[in-house]
Amino acid sequence: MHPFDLLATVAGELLAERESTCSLYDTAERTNHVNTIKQKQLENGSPSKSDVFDQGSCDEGSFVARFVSHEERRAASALALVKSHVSDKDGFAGKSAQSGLKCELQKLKTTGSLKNDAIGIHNLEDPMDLDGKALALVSSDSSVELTPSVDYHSAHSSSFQSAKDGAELVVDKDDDENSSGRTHNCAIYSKAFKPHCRGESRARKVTTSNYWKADREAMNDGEIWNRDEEIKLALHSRKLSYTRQRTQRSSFKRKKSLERFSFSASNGGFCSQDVPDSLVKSDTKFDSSDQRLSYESADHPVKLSIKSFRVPELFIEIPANATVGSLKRTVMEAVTAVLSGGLRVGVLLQGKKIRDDNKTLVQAGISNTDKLDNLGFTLEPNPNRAPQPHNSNSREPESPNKILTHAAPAPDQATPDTLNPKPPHNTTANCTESDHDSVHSHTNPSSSVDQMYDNSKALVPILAVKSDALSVIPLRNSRRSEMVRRIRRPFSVSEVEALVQAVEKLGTGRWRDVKLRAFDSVKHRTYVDLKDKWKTLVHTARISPQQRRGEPVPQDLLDRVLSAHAYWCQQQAKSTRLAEPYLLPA
DNA sequence: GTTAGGG
DNA sequence: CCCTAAC
Repeated sequence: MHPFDLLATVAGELLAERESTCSLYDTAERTNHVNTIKQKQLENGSPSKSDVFDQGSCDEGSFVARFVSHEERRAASALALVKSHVSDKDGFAGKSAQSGLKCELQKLKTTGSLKNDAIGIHNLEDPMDLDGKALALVSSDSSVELTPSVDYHSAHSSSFQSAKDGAELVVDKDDDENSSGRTHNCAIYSKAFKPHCRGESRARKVTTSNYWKADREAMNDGEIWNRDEEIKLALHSRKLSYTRQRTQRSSFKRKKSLERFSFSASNGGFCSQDVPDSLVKSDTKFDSSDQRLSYESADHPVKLSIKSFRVPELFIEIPANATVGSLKRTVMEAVTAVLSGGLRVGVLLQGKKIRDDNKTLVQAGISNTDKLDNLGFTLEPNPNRAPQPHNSNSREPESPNKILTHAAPAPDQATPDTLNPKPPHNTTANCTESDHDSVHSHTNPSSSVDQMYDNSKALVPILAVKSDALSVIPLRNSRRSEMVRRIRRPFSVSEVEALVQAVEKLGTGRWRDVKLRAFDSVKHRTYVDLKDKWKTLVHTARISPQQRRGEPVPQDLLDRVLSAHAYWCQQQAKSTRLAEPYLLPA
């Protein structure tokens, strides 16, 4: 049996069963959400998106269907559900379901409401292998792509087994208030959807590394906070989760890992027969801007509690013979220097900045704490008033937004409320990445490299989300949220100088010693960093000046790099030869 | 924990 | 800078 036949067949039955209970779009409120999104996109001039899910361009191993009419949409929702249950081989996809429901598909076809040519189901692998394949539902007219990606490790056994029980397929209408609880039983899919790629990796468990790489790549593009946002659709289906991937990136390579977003539905099923035509037929695309919709908890109060702000690393310069009291004052001044310029609050959801102040929490996806990977707030110096931190050596100050920080608990000492206001002095205060023990004095005047850091300016607090008063629900403890990429700190010339000097002395194979010697008090330069920097220095020295980027490194320094590198490589070769004379080939 | 090298 | 194998 062709998979589509199977799916559509079962879909029909599901439709009949669920038609009366489906509630996704049956309220004006939810419709308004959709309209809001579309309006936003219209205002933002979001370009029309081509349908990339035409035949042959779908993700490998995925079923991609385009549903145009309402009937098709209905079928889509049912199909998605079916897809879930098909994986439960003993369950819903049993013979009776297959045989008894084929007529439903036929019905759709004969009524003309379901155009065969408008529906494509792709399974680029095994057409019959419904297990382990993602089902993509693509609405070509609204450009909404819903890709229930599959993490089979988590999705199958627990979530879908109960589907054998037909009653499970019936959706409660008034389930909103319990959606969070449902979510625990909801399958969370996490496969990235990758259109236009057939041969890429198969559905796989998205690992921490993958998420991390996504962030990294985004960061490398300098758009971690600006990359296109996904729309979060919290569909009312307890069984389904979708991953939506936008499709407009020119570079698939980046896209494949950059953009993944999964959301889980908790209640009800994806039914769209009630979406008004005016909405469905709209040319406005769903694709752009910082929109993330949640159709859940629209009327549910969102309780947030910020327990503490984590204060990033502050570099304090103070004489060693200063008193503790003066140290306290200096710290205070450092903080004050940052705060006095005025602060701005940024809201981060899953690492992405929500810029639209007019968006509702529901629209922003902050309405359901269960669905928050993490929510964070940043305190940023007001760009209009905040004095720029004194930083003579920083040539390209990091955007405050680039601080990517997550749920690491902040020490109590670091909370602002423990700081007593004192009259500010002319203290240089440069906030940097958090490091609890990082407030330190520079007692070593020769350590010139200590003074050149830290361009970042963001205070990143930790947010606790409360769903009930006093009961703090920890943010989802995903590996992803624990990953914090260090900010990029280009080496200054004086750092390079220090590095070259140390390597000249110690060689290229003792990076720990180099670190201890030249960067001991510079916490954010690890010996791996120094090794990497040396690597790039050698490379830089070998390329033409025209090809070099960033702050120019004096040629004499580069010359020293080359000579030192040559020397120490030679030494290394010598010692190797001495140690293993007989291993050398003739 | 360090080193070395690829990404 | 990140990641990881190898030590």
